[in-house]
Amino acid sequence: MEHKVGQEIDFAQLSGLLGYQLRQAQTASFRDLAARFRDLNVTPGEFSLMTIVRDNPQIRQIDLIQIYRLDKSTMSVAVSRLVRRGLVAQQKLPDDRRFHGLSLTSAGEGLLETVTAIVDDQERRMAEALGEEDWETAMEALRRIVAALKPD
Amino acid sequence: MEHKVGQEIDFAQLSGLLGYQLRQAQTASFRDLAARFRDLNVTPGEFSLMTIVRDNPQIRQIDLIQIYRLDKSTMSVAVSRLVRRGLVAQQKLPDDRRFHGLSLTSAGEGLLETVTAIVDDQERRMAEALGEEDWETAMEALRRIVAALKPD
DNA sequence: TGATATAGTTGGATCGTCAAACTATTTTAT
DNA sequence: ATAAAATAGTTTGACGATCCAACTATATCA
Repeated sequence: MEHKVGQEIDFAQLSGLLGYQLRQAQTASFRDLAARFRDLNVTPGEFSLMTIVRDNPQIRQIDLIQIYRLDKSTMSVAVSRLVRRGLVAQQKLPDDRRFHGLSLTSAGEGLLETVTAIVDDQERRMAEALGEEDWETAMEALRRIVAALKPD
Repeated sequence: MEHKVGQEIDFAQLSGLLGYQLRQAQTASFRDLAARFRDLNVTPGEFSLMTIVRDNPQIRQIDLIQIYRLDKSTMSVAVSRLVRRGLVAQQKLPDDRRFHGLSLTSAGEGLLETVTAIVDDQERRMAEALGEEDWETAMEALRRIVAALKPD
């Protein structure tokens, strides 16, 4: 027996909300990446973390939590997972042994290369769907949203 | 002792990615809402779920999982939480007792009104930050991203 | 030197997510 | 008409992401 409800969902209230479309687009991006990353056993968040570590050797967790606005315990656990898998190394900084300088291992660098190719492919598909002008507008709009909602 | 790393993080690789800006904007929106919702004991995802239920009385979980592309177990748990808190009611449909028609209770409707006001305020702040023209462009861009990344 | 501040870890809680195994109900095929 | 297959939903188990509070280790300040 066919139920008709499935064809006539009323989205009117939600689909006009920027926040809703933002979430739909972001989860679409995440799910697409997660599916393509599956065999690599890495998450989109880990890609981003590893990229920052690669580009900022000896970066400290305290810097990362300011970037991502996460609790230090959240970052500690995320970093530990990467360390446990041999992708990131932690080293106490000699001038202040409270800090742990982070760096990618060569395994981490290798994995990041593979993952970056997948990310770049998704970026290419999104850019194609938007066209250059709207891509620029969208990038700027997203930055302005972040700035408008920043606490303090 | 001042560490300089905090002031000179190299974001170059990430900040040019649409997916990254998308995530930054979405988490900014979520965090802003989560903070303002805190005392109401409700999450942004629950707002969205309750809105769809309000606008589609007797909607079934199977319809919701097609909308959100979630596993049925995820939806079952999310709905159960709302039911347990007395915000949503489940009723077996007489014509096919496998289906549970969902509806908002009056407590659910009351809460949703309060929450909607908070959401609308965030929408207003974002719209102000973008201006009408860029708001339109951004909305359309987000819809095209979803379409471009849809699986199948 | 003792108090305070800072970086990071650990443990406990909740949410979001999936997959697999299950129950209840309905439809289909023999 | 009944057995098999399909469908809606629940339960359980796993993991990632997130927070908060309590803790350890290290450094600074008074």
